Amino acid sequence: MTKQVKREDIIRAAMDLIAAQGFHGAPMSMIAEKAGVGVGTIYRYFENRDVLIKSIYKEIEERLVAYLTKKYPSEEPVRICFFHIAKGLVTYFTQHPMDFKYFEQFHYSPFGEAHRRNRIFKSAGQPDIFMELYERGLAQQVIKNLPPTVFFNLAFAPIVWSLRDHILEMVAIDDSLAELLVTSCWDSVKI
Amino acid sequence: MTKQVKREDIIRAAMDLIAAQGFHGAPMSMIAEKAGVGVGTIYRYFENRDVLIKSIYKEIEERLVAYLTKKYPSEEPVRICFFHIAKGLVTYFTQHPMDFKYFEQFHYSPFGEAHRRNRIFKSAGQPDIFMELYERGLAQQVIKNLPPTVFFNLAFAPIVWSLRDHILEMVAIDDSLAELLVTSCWDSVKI
Amino acid sequence: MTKQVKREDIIRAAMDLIAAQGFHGAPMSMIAEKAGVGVGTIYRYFENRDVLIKSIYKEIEERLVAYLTKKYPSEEPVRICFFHIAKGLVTYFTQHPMDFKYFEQFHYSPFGEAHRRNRIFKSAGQPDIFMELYERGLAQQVIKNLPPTVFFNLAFAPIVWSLRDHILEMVAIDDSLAELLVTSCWDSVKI
Amino acid sequence: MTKQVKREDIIRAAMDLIAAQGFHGAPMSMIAEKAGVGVGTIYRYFENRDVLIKSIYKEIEERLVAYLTKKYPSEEPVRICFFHIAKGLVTYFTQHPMDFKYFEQFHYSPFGEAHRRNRIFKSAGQPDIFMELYERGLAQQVIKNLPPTVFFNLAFAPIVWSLRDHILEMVAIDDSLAELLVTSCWDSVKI
DNA sequence: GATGAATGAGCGTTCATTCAT
DNA sequence: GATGAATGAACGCTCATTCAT
Repeated sequence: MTKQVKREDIIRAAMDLIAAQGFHGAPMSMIAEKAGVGVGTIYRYFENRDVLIKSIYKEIEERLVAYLTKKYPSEEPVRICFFHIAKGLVTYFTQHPMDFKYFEQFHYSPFGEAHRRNRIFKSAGQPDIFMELYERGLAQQVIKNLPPTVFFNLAFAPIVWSLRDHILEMVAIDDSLAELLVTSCWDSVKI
Repeated sequence: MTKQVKREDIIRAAMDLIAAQGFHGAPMSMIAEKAGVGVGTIYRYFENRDVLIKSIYKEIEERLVAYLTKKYPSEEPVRICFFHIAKGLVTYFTQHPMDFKYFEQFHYSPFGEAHRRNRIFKSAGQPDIFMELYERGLAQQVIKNLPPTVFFNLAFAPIVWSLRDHILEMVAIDDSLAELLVTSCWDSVKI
Repeated sequence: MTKQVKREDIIRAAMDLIAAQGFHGAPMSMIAEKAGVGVGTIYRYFENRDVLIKSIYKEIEERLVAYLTKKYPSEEPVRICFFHIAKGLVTYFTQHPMDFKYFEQFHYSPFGEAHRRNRIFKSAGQPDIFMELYERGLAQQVIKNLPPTVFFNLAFAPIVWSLRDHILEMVAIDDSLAELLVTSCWDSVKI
Repeated sequence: MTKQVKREDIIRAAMDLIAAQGFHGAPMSMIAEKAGVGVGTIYRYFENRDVLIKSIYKEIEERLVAYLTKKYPSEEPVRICFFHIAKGLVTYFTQHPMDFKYFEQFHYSPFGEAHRRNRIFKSAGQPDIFMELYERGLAQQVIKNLPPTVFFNLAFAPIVWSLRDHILEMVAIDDSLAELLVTSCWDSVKI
């Protein structure tokens, strides 16, 4: 009980610090201080710094995938499914900007190197809704004949970049702009 | 003269090292060794490590902008101009993968934070072909009515991500795939 | 009762760990785990780590002295007594290699410093058979006129070193070699 | 020049500290302070702590072997050679007590583990006067038929232990006692 | 101007010890 | 009495930066 609370404190502190200042700006001592625990305490919950960092990533990933998977309209047409995911991304990360920033830091760091070969946002254990989407779209000839990688990039890169801009307050993504953004992404991959 | 040569040596060495191994894998001493100069010498050309890193970024950016600007068909329709830039990006970074990797390292690091507010790929002094493209497209009603930020993201984010995948050898972007990719980006922003 | 058992568990665990891996390889937490008790529990039986370590030493020492003293032929000639002790050492440590290894660890550590001034193997309370042997030998003029320290070193150092080699399997000390070794030690001190 | 001086300072500081207080009592920071250099400086001369510690050992060993080998009467009878070595050990370590203490610390530590399989005091590159002595003695039938290990222990263990006692001022080894000690060692191995 | 030896703040990590439960 | 989660001082080591040569 208390145990979980402390673990959460550490994760929260580390996440915020890393999201805000990058990995360099978040030494163990600072994480401990922000979490209100001793340095040694962190090592009771996480084997070492790398494990802590990867654990945070995994937690965020799980939350995100859970969010996107919930109410996923798998019976609906590809287009509907794509919109569900794309808008889900926008909604989720708009509401959890720290998660987004952490993701970014993680992904473009030595830590993310290992994950690079996996599709971004893909959860290990669960069915891969991204891949399913791609394959169904291809089979039904509703999306262009592109390698999966490129398909995903067209479909999601603009959204990710725009989310970053939104979070950095360089642009405000409201509902109508989100709609426009997601539609445009769809325009780029649909036949 | 010799001075410029030495400066170039340092930049080249630092860039290669950082592109290949990240900022962590490129301590000043290693850069000095690879550049064939003394550690102290680096400090004659660059005030400190941060300045060196930012200078490298600037140099790459200038080379890229020079490449894209050269033979820029400013008199041609927006679509043609867009294709020039988009394909130019693909060509340039395909030929200079180290530049790309450095860009990525830089962009997603504390160093990149300051640059985030500027448009990516935008050179300070020169006329901004990106912005000009956007404004002309808007005025002529050939592109959707989007904030410039989102326009750029739709237009170039998939290309940048795909370049990364290409450089990491997760997908091979040949001429025909490049054509398809760029066309798709255009599809997402055109009216 | 349970108390004594628990104390023994701790001593046993600590001894084995230290004998096998040295002081560095035996943190309190590991000792606790191996002993099947909580870390805090150790501190109920031993004031701190140093006390624990010294207690273990004392226990081993007592067991050894008890072994050597049992059936000690105090009425027999010096030579017989010496052989009893010397062979007893070989037998005891051959049968209890962990005790030997612990002794060695202890002796050549900061902990051993304090004990250095006492004769090795000398038990505090009991009559000192080593000293008695020395004094009788001297009085009867069967051993050379040497300071006690040097007498003991000549008499036992080769045995201790050879036991180490035996335990490290660099030499196999069987009965006949033990006989030869002990005889040689005697040769060095006898007149 | 200065370089060698600094290296010597570090070695001296580390040796004294380790000899006096053991490895635990000689953290890098303390060595640096005592040597009058920065911590980082140590790492210019020694790759890491282990290397430093082993280097010191090697230096002492070389000095000792050089001392023992110089004027070594290899043409003389085994007995003379033995006395040369044995008395050399006494003289050398009496004059260099820190070397002795360091040797002892080193030998009974995890660092010494690797050296354990080699004969103590045996230098890698040079001809092994110890082994030569043993083999010649055996061939000429002037020493008992013992395994080399046991021979060395009989011949030198009492000397080493007595040197320790001398250095700890538990006994004073003057020339005549040294003579007696060495003779006694010889008595234990000679036929 | 050029050098690289020297520096020490700062890092990740360990572990003896405490104390609330 | 027994526990083990929590602590933080202390460790070995790195590397950006300086400055005497």
